[in-house]
Amino acid sequence: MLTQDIDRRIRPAPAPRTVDTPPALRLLASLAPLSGAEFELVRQCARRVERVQAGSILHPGGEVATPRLILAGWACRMRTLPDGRRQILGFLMPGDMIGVRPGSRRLDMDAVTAVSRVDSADASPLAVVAEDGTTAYRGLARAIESSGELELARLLDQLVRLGRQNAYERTAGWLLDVHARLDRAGLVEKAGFPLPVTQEVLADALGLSVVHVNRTLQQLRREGLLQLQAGRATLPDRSRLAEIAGRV
Amino acid sequence: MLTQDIDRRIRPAPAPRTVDTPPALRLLASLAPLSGAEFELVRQCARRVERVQAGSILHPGGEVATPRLILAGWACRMRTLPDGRRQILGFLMPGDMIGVRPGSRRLDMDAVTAVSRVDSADASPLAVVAEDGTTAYRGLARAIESSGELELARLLDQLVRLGRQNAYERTAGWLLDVHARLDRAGLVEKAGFPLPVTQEVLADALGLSVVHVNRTLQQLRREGLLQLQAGRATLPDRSRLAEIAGRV
DNA sequence: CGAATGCTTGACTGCGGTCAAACGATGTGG
DNA sequence: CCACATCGTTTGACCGCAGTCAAGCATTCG
Repeated sequence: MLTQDIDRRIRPAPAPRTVDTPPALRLLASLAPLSGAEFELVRQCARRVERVQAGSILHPGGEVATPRLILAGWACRMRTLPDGRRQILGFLMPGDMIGVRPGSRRLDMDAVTAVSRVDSADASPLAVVAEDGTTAYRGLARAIESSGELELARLLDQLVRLGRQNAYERTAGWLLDVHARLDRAGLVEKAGFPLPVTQEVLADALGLSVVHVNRTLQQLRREGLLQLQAGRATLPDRSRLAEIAGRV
Repeated sequence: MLTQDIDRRIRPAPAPRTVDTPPALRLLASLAPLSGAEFELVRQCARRVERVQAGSILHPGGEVATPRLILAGWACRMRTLPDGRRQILGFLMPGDMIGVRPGSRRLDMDAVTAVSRVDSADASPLAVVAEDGTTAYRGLARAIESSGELELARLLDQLVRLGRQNAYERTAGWLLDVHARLDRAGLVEKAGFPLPVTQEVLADALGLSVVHVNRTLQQLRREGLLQLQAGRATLPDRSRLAEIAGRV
C-alpha cells in the first residue's frame, strides 16, 4: 500500500483532487497553494449561484463593482464610445473576479457584460480576505493578488497587439492567451476548449471588424492552426501560433 | 491677524507652498494629503539625483525594477517584438515611479527607457512605505496607491484608443491625457507644457507610423487645436479636443 | 414555418503604412 | 569657420490591410 493511500485515510484530503474540482477553485489553487479552510471558503461562496444569460449586465460600470466570482461562462469588461463603437478590455472566465481586488478599482469602473450564459457567486468574503493581510486566509489573498497581476499582464499584452500587430498576429496571440487561461482552470481537454464568443464579440476585443475577424479565422483554419466546432476550439500547433504572435 | 498666520508662526508650515514645490512632490501631494514628515521623506529621496540622457535604459526589464522616482524629464515603458516593432506602454513623468507599487510588479517587468534627459532618485523608502500600511506615512502610501490606479486607468484609455480610434482621435485623446498629468505636477503654464518626444516616440506610443503621426499633428495644428514650438505644446481648445477624443 | 441571429463571401473604398527624397537644425572635427 | 554627418521633420507617390456595404447561407428558436 502506498503512503499516499495511508495519508488519505488518516486525514481528510487537505485539498480535493483536481478531478472533481470546479474550474473556479482550480484556477485559484493554481495561483497559490490553498489550505482546506480556504477551499471551503470559496466553496461557501459558490453555494448560492446566480445564473444570467448572454447579454446581461453583470455590472453597469461608473461605480465600484460589488464583489462577484465567475463560476461558469464568459463575461467581458467593455467600454463604449459616444458613437457606439465598443472596445472589450478583457474577458472574465471561471475563477475570475470583479470588485474584489482593491488595486483593480479602476478596472471595476467599466461595465461588465455576460458574453455567454454566466454563473456567478457573491464574492464579498473574498473581498474581505483580499483587503486585510492578517487573516488565516493568506494563501487565498495571494491567489487573488496573483489573479490581478495576471489580468494586468494580459492588458499589457493586449495593448501591444492592438498597437503593433496585424489581424492575423492578434488573433493568434489572443487564442494562445485564452488557451493558457482555461488550461489553468482545467477547462482544456484533448477536444479543445470552450470558446463561447460570437465573431462580433471577438471583433470588439481585437479591435477589428466582424468581416475581418471572419477572414482571419478562416485563414487560421485553412492553415491548420485552428479548429472550431460547436463553440469549442482546438489549437493543433501552438508553437506555430506562438511564432506568429511573436510570443506576445 | 488671521489664525492661519498665527499657525504659521507657531509650527513650521506642514506642507510647503505650491509655488516652489518641485513637480514630483506636487504630483504626489495632489493624489493624497501629505504630512510634513511625508514631504520630508520624499525630499530625502530627491536629494541624490541621478541624471541620464535620452535613450538610456533606466530598467532593462525581465525582472522587477529597483525603486526609482522620476524627478524631471520623461521615460517610457516599452516592449519590443522579435522583428523590432515597438510599442510604448506608457510614459513616466515627474512624480511617477517604477518598482515601488507591489501591484504594479507586472508593469515593472517591461523595459523602461529615458525619452528625454531624465533625473531620477532612489525610491526605496517609498517602496517600504507602499508595502506596509502601518507606518506613519499613510498619506504617502495612499498617494502611491492612487498613482498606480491612475496608471491603470491610463492603460485602459490607451487600449480603447488603439483598438477603436483612428489616428486623429488617438492623438487628441493622448494630448489631453498628457495635459492632465502635467497639470497635476504643476508643469502646465500659459505657454503650454513640455512635450519632449520625437514623432518617432509618439508613433510607438500611438501605434502609428512616423509619417502618419506627422500628418496628424499637422492637421491638428492646421485646425488650431495644437501649437508646437521648441519642445512645448499648447492646446488652445481643449473642449474641442475632448469631443474629438470621445472623452476617452 | 418564418424570424432572428450569426457566419460567409465578394466588391469596393480608404486609412494608414511604406518608400524615397528633401529640408532644417544641431553638432563635430579639421 | 566651414564641411560634413546626424537626427528629426516634412512632403509626395504608391500600396495594402482592414473597413464598409451588401447579399447570400446556415442555425437556432419561437
